[in-house]
Amino acid sequence: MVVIQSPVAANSDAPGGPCALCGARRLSVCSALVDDGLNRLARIADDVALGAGAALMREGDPANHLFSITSGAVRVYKLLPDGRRQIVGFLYPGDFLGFGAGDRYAFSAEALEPVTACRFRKAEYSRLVRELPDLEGALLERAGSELAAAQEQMLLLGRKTAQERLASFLLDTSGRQHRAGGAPGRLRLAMTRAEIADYLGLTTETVSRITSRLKVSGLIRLLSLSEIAILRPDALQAIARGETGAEAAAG
Amino acid sequence: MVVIQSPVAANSDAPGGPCALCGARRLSVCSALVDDGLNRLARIADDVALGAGAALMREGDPANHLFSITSGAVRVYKLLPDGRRQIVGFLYPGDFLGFGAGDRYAFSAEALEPVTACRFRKAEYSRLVRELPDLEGALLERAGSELAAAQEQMLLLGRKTAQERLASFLLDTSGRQHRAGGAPGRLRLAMTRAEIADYLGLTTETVSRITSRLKVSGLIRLLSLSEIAILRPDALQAIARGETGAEAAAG
DNA sequence: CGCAGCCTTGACCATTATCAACGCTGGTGG
DNA sequence: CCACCAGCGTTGATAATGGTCAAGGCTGCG
Repeated sequence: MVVIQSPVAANSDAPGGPCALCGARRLSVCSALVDDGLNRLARIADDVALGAGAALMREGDPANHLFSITSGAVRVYKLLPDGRRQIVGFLYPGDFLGFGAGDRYAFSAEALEPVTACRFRKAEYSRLVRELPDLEGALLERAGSELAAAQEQMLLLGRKTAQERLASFLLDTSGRQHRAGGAPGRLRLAMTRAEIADYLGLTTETVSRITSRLKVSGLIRLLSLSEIAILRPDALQAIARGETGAEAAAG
Repeated sequence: MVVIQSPVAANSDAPGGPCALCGARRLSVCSALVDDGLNRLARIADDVALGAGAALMREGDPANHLFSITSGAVRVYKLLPDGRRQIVGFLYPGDFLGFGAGDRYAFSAEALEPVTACRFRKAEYSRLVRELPDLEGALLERAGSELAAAQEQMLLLGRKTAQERLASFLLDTSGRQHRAGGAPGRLRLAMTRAEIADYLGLTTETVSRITSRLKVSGLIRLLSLSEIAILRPDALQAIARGETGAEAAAG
């Protein structure tokens, strides 16, 4: 059975933002479902807390749940039999995971750092849709933008150079964090170089080399291993878009 | 205003299968909407016919329509400013195009060969959803499987070798055509080598070379430039999945 | 303070891209 | 009906981007 209040849910000052699913009904946090007296809803959702490295799901598992990340960051990836890994996305608070996945998950997902998430039982999906009539439309919209992002990533993986890939990644991550309330022109990397490499279809060494090159060229600055300042967003954009001649600027 | 019956719609023996959208209401072909007396529906959809190379939409255009392909094949792609192209998908009868795209299309789409499609006005989307209550769920399910396919393609583009990419493509295309009623172990390529290359993140030359290698190794056979027989599906699968040692089998 | 894991840098190598030439094929017009 | 031509496909030679292998340097935690 579903745990209605996990330790995290009970802790009202737990880190993290609103659950994007519950948010469709103007509730701020999943744990608020119980306080709100909406017991029908509370019964089908529970909050979960995961330590760094813990798995939310594994490729091939029965797709029983739908997740909404409320804090932390998650890596979603696929593996080849020999161990080659492709990270298909990094998820942050507000992102969904697991919808429309058929009856088995087609990917694995693990916490990059401590994560809290709101978890829904898919078996209760029809009930959930009844409770939240806007849900389906919201999910569809979300799926559409995920699909657009996936297509952008295909362009990156299929046709961009290593430098263009890294520039795209830095701008994308920085923009996302800015929209989430972070300082503009700044970004914090929740993942290792190896994970960035597996996301961009490169190796750790190449990610490291290109980072150095961008640093030496004065386009970025490393505040720490995991914090980067973007000094020339315009130049970085030109590279990321693959504009002819942009390479020269980063020589 | 929307044309209720285009020449194609009026031609009841036009090529092509059912429209997947209308199909949600158990109507066999879009043109049947009118015959069925469902005028409210008929007003928001029309059939279109396109010659080879004609554009269904261009990246950046206002996203006013939603398409359901009923015959022919379509290439969907994104471009970089210097002309590099990534084909993000090939569409066949039964596939959707344009849903959840925001207010502007994020990709271009062109007919690979003569195409017929059922076109819906997105402005009438809410009305369409009222008429077809199952539509949203069906679209969501479709979006989910598209997303899974996109992730599989990211794995291909980011981590597979040229030979693994081509093997994956051949099996995928063959499987799809088999499910659509074609002969098993056979496929017909509606696209050029350059288009396959732009789909797999390779060049024409590499596609051509690998095709030759697979042919010489006895895994496939070229019946014509655009028709291929798969002689050893097992071996091709092993390569496509990236199984260690599978390379050897293809010399 | 030391150690383990991650990151960086360097030297070399391999896969695939690029550049180039040639061949096939299907359509067209004489 | 045949010959030509344009476009596509194949093959070869060479080059370059990024991968591999290896060594050393941070850095943050115990």
